[in-house]
Amino acid sequence: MKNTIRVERAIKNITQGELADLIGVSRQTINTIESNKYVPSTVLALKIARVFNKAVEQIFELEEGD
Amino acid sequence: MKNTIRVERAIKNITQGELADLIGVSRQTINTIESNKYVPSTVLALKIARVFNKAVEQIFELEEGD
DNA sequence: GACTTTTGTAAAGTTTGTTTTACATTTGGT
DNA sequence: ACCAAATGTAAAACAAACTTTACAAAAGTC
Repeated sequence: MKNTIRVERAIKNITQGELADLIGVSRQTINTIESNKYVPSTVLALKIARVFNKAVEQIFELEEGD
Repeated sequence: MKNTIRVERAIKNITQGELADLIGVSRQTINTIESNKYVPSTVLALKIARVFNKAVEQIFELEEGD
């Protein structure tokens, strides 16, 4: 699965740490999700999408093999 | 977090086992998600939403405390 | 009321997500 | 070049998701 968190952060001009605070997780959680090291839970995906005022599907996209 | 999987299944008239096969997980995974015993990964949420032709937000909704 | 399908539940085990801490690297500003 | 802020990375510990197996309960069919 891929995501556009980095782009959305750039648009909103917030850091990984600020996004982490907004949704109540550690900065490393944001960093590892952004780096596609982990697939976040649906709760996190919903919160992240909400921060950016986008649908989950606009930020997280399935890939071959998912 | 709550979800409307049971309703969507009823509309599509498929069993837990059939949904599980469609998205490639065990029946118990569907059962426990439906019972709100745990929060699925974003990959699962996207796959489930896709089966029902709905947005993730139409099936999974954040609650107080999430 | 027996039979079949579907659903609920539970325990053990494996994998994966998340936190915490800490440090290295990069980037931006001056 | 220096400094500060942001990002990358990594290891250990813990929490949660997911699988497998198995059985009990419920619901639908005849």
